[in-house]
This record gives sequence, structure tokens and C-alpha cells, in this order.
Amino acid sequence: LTIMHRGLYLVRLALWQMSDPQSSVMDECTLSSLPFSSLNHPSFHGTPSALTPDSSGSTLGPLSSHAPQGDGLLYGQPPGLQGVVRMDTDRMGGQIMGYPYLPYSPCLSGAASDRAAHVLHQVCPREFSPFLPPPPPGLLRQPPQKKSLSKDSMEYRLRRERNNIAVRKSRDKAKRRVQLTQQRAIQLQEENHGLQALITQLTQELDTLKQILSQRHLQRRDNNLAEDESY
Amino acid sequence: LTIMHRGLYLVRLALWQMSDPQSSVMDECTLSSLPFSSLNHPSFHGTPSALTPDSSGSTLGPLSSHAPQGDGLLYGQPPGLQGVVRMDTDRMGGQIMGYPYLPYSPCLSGAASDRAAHVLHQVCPREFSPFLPPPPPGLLRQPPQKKSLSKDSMEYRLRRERNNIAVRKSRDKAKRRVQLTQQRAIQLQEENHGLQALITQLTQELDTLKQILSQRHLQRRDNNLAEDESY
DNA sequence: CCGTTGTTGCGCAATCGCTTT
DNA sequence: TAAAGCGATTGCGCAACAACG
Repeated sequence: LTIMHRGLYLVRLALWQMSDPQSSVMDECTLSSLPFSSLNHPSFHGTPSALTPDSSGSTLGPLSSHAPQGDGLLYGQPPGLQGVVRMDTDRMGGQIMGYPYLPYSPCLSGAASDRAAHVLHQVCPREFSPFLPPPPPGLLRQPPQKKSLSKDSMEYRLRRERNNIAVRKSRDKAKRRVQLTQQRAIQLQEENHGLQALITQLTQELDTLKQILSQRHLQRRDNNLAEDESY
Repeated sequence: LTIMHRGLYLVRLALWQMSDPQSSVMDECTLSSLPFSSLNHPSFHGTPSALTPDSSGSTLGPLSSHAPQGDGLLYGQPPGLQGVVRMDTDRMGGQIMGYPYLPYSPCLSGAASDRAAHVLHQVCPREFSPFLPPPPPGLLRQPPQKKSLSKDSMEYRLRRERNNIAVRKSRDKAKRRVQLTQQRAIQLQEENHGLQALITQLTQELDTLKQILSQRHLQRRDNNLAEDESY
């Protein structure tokens, strides 16, 4: 079991790394264009999604609120709900080598967005709105109750397996993206150093020339003065 | 077991120092110091680790080999095993804002070090060595059988909860790191543009001065010629 | 509207690296 | 010196969405 496991993993990893993004060149700048959307909205909860078995999940509710270290009080409780903020990258055929990959997350700031998202989730959560009158009940299913796929159903396993594949693919893509960003940052840094050196050199040259010019100027003025005197 | 452990650790350390990708440039400022280790070894399998319950995992073995689309044949089988390459960042209090965070992955360049690790893995894998005679069985436990923590034991839940907290923390850190890298890349890019502009300006200035100087030169020579003539 | 693929947070298990015993 | 303990990482599967088609 595990041997196969490792073997297959190695194969996948090797193949992945073989892809070898030779982005080393990428000439000068580029990157400016940032076709990134941002900040999706939370959307509602009541949608049980098509792939939900008997919901006998392994969440193991209790025992989750003591936060051992002083990690800043965070990480204490197991939050719930996820994926409220997305970034909608890709969506054009898996373009990884396309430059605009830097601004991955739309909320480059606080890292608190997740928790914020959760809060937001709890704030405007449930149904359409508590302020609006309930829509005609004949047009919406309160509990959509799509399909309660049993855990051992073939359909369920098929869906799970497909999703697992998608997940692996997506994570590989994310990893590549991060690596590219890192490479790019390093490259940019080196480029920066080169440019700084060039600027230093140019500045020195300029200073030299300016000095020469001013000396000529003085010299010429002296000459003129001499001529005036001799006049 | 632990002997091999330490031995492999040394090997790993050596490999790390051998790899050292960006030894080429990067001399100037920061970023050069790469406190990132790399190349962990896989270590053995039979060790149930201290935190392993009845192993009634939800792996759900079968049904896992059809790879629907043409995703490149990868992502087909459910691999197993993980964490072959580590980087051992942090380890100083969670420093995130310190610059040296770019080289997250230790294999920024050829990505061959990973393969090397894997190879190493397959080369010296299983037990102490197939070539050595088995050590006195009284001194080593074949299946260490640390503790078969039951899934519902308090100890198990405590460990799980602690690990969950650590995982959340680690992932937050990773996310912050990625975001910082992106920010940094963007900032570097802007800086690059600024430097480019400066270079353009300096070059123009230099050209102008050079022209002026050459003109003065010509003028002075003409003057000299005139004087000579009038002489 | 429904089904499929892509993302993402989370928990689990395996391991690693380091400290303590 | 070896083993135990513990936090940190990471691959993986699951479930809930999100985005398309």
C-alpha cells in the first residue's frame, strides 16, 4: 500500500517538476497588468451542495477551546465555514506561465480576512433576507435537499474521486504559482541591483563631466578676463 | 532507528550545503542569507508515530484509477506519503517580516534537489541495512508500538486538538509568507520602473553634457586655429 | 436550473527538527 | 547516547462553495 503510494507520489512530483518553468528570462518588466478580480461575495448557506452524504462528518465537535500557548489567542477555536473570499485567478485554461500571477490573494493586507469572512458569514447568513417578505413558497425550496448520497454509493465515490483529482491539480497549480512568484522576486531583486550599479556609474560619469565643464567655464572666463586686462 | 535518523540528518545537511542554489549572484544585500534547510529524508514507515489511533483511517482504498480528463495522466491515482521536502523556516519565533522569506522552497533553481532526496530515499530505505546482520533483537523493538491511542481517548483528542491548532497556525504563516512575497515582488517591480526612469534621465543628461563638451572642444580648437591664423 | 470542475478551510496522520529526559 | 515529547510542516481527503458551461 504505502510503497505504491510513495511511488505514485514520486511519479507525480517528478512529472510536476519536469514542467520546469523556464521563466528565468522574462526580459524586463511586464507584470503590470493585473487582470485580477477580487472579493467575491459570501453567498448563502442553505445550499447543501450536490455532494453531501449523510453528514456524519468527522468533525468531532467538542473539545476545542483551550488554546495552549500564547499564540495570540487565535487558533483556539475551530472555526467553521470557509472559502468566502476567492480570487478567481486562472479561469482561462490553466495559464501558469502568464505573467500576471503575483497578486494572488485579493486582500494583500491583514490576513484577518478569513476570520472577518467568518464573522460576515454569521452576520448576513441565512435566507434571502429577514427584512423582505418571504417569496412565494412555490418558487423556492427551503431545504433544497438535492441528493443525500450515501457514503458507500458508487456515485458518491465517483464524485469524491473526481474532486480529489481536482484538488490535487489545483494544489499543484498553486504551488507552481508560488514558486514562480518567488523566482520572480529573486530575479527582480538581482535586476534591481544591476540597475543600482548602473545608476551609480552614470552618476559618477555625470559628476566628472560636470566638473570638467565647470573648469572649462572658469578657464574661459579667466581667459576673457586676461584679454580684458590686456586690452 | 534513531541512529539512522541522525545519520540521515547529517546526510541531509550535507546535501543541503551542497545544493545551495543561489551561490552565483545575490552577493549584495539581504536575501542572500538563506536560513532554509532542505531535503528532509523520508524516514521509515513502520514507525507508527506517537499519535496513531486504531488506524481505521478513511482512506477508502479502492476506486481510484481512471483519471477522467486528459489532465496529463497525473492526478490519477491517490498518492500517499508526504513531506519529503521541508524548509524549516521559522524556528526563531515566527519571524515573518524579516526579509529572507523569498526562498521559501529550498530548490529555487533546478528543483533537482527534490529528486535527489527521493533518490536517496529509495536508495537507503527500509531497515537498518539489508547488508548488515540483524542487530540483537533484544535491543530494538521491531514494531515500536509506541502507544495505540484509541480514537476516543482523552490523550488522543488532546494531541489532535493541539495539532489542529498548530496546523492552523502554520497555514496562516504560510499564507502570510506568500502574500509578503507577492507584495515584495510588486514593490520590486515598481522600484525597477523607477530606476529605469532614472537611468533614462541620467543617460539623457550625460548625452547633453557630452555634446556640450564636444562643442566647446571644437570651439576652442577653432579659436586656436584663428589665433594661429592671425598670428 | 443542473452538473462539473476549481478553490479553499479543516482535520488527520506521518514526519521532521529540536528540546528535554 | 538514545528515547520521549512537542510544536511545525505537509500531503491528502472531505465538504462547501464558487465559477462555468
